[in-house]
Amino acid sequence: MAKQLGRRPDHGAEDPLHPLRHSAAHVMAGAVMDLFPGTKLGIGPAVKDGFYYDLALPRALAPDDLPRIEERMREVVKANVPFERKQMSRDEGIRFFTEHGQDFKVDLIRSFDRAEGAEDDSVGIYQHGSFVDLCKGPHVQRTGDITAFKLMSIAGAYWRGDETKPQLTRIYGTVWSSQKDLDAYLEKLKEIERRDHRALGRDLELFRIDDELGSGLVLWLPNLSVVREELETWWRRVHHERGYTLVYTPHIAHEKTYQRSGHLEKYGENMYGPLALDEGTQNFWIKPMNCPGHIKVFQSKVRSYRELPLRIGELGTVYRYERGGTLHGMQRVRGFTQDDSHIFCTWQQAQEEIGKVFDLAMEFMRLFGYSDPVIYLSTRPERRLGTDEMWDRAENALREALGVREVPYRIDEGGGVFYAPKIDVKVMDAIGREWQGPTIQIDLNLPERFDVTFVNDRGERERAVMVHRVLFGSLERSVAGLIEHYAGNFPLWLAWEQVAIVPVREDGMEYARRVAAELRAPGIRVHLDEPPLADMRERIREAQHRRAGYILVVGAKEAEGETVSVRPRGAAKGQEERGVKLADFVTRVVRERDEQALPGDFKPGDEGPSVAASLE
RNA sequence: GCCGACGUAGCUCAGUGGUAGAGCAAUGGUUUCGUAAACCAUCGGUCCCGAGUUCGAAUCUCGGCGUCGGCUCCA
Repeated sequence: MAKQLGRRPDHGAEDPLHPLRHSAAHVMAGAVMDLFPGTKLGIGPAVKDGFYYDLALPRALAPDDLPRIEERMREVVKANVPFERKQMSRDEGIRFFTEHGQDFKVDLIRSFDRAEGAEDDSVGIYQHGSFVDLCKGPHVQRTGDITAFKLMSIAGAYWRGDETKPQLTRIYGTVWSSQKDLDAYLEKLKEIERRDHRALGRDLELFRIDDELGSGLVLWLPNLSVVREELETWWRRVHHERGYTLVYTPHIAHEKTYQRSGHLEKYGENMYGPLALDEGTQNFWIKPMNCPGHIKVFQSKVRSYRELPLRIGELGTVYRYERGGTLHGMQRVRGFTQDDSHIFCTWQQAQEEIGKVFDLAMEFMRLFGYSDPVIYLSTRPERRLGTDEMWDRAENALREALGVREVPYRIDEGGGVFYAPKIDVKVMDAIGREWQGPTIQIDLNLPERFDVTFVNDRGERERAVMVHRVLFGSLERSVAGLIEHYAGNFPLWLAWEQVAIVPVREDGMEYARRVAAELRAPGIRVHLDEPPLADMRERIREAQHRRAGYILVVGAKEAEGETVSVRPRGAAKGQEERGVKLADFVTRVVRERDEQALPGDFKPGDEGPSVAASLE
């Protein structure tokens, strides 16, 4: 799997459409300035699939303004004026943009000599028509080269991405080298909308977030609860097979715990609490992470090196306060369950343990039909805890675990968290979007803070290494991902309704009940309407809407021959299989379930333009 | 948290100062029918919440809450 890494297109500066996209940003900014005199320019880069420009406008933009801006852009494109490059000295540039009231550009030029080291004390200027912008380029030759574009949305963005700086209006647009590519891209966006887990969550009765209950808190409705139960059952089995010890830990803990762990200090803003008990003398907090609990389990007695590695796992539910604007369906919530594990081991064992986790992670991704994994090794950030020697050891353990497997990986220099270097696995879903998959970290902080030790073979106390890993991450987020990945059409082993039985008429009920019983015996989830029955076609339609894995139509003919008429989910009109022996069908669904097969209507790796939707 | 838009029945939405609407869903009935929407009827709304303006507010103003698109943050 990992060997396919090279197929992934690389974006950013290598994007051949970069000049086109950046040029479109200029044309848009020019159009806005024509329509809204006094507009101040921020920055307007090319991004994946298009471009944006951050602007300070004299008034707030409404969505109705976008067509007007587009129209003005088309005029500029039609005029087909050239993009011309000029050089100005730094001082000239500052004077020029100051005169034109472009404070942000002045701010940019001033920052150049600090950040990038002024190349030759000059700055690049690009002009088309009367529009002049500070810019390194490159651009397309003429505005007429920009043919297939569309403005997409309006959003707020801070100047230089800094919350304390003024907020500008960001206009997003998309541009392609042909109308055909643009149409394909727009079609892809529609596909994403169709798969949106929030819409499918309503339609298929998967989950609900109730305002009165609290935003960011998920109610798993019965259908999705079936998916979760199956996932959890399988997860537990897999972990038992691999030598994990599964535990349960409390949902709240005394303040002492989070003072010691450092959570209150470093993470307190995201924690719910305090809950004042015993007349306010004792404070408790709701757990935001499972690590302290697992450490306490480890420390429940003196540990010998013979017990190591000790792999402690839990489907642990945690609560974190997230700012209102960041919540998003099931993907970003305030209460969620992590498939968390902490592996306590020696430094000698660390590399092998990490390798085992990595192999398990790959198996996970394969099972669910994710493709093209890319592995990142994130090393020590500037602000960090622990000694360089510890970071060396931890990074080496991760690196060697990957090295032994000859897995290609990329290094994200300085991308680790303050207490740990990590391995991240990113994967592609069925429509080519990148998702954050499993992560593995070596925690360099908590073992010190909690003084986590074991007795080594010389009878001495030795500091334990703590490997922290999640595969799903949060069940909420990853199941939301699965909903979109499968477009609601789950593999049979996870499907809430594996088989729907549709009797032709009420007099077919007796045989229908027998079919249901035969399927339920080996544990297949069967839906069978009870009389009085609606029109048969309507019941078929409803079963399809519920995403039943198979629809069995049974009537007199089937009863006579002990057969069923089978409509697999996703089958085209008139594509049912008639006269299938009941016993054969039972064998078939049981096998498909037990093999955890990907669904027949699952089509991974749809080609097409890439889409800016990196979901983490 | 910030910028902008939005909030009307379970869902999708119409209704811009004068007594709250449609389709789907739900419920009751009729229909017994061979592979993607039968027919009739009924039920259903503190128009997000609070305050204000007005003779009168779903509609205008202010505040709050929530949702959506982003920013920031992140599992």
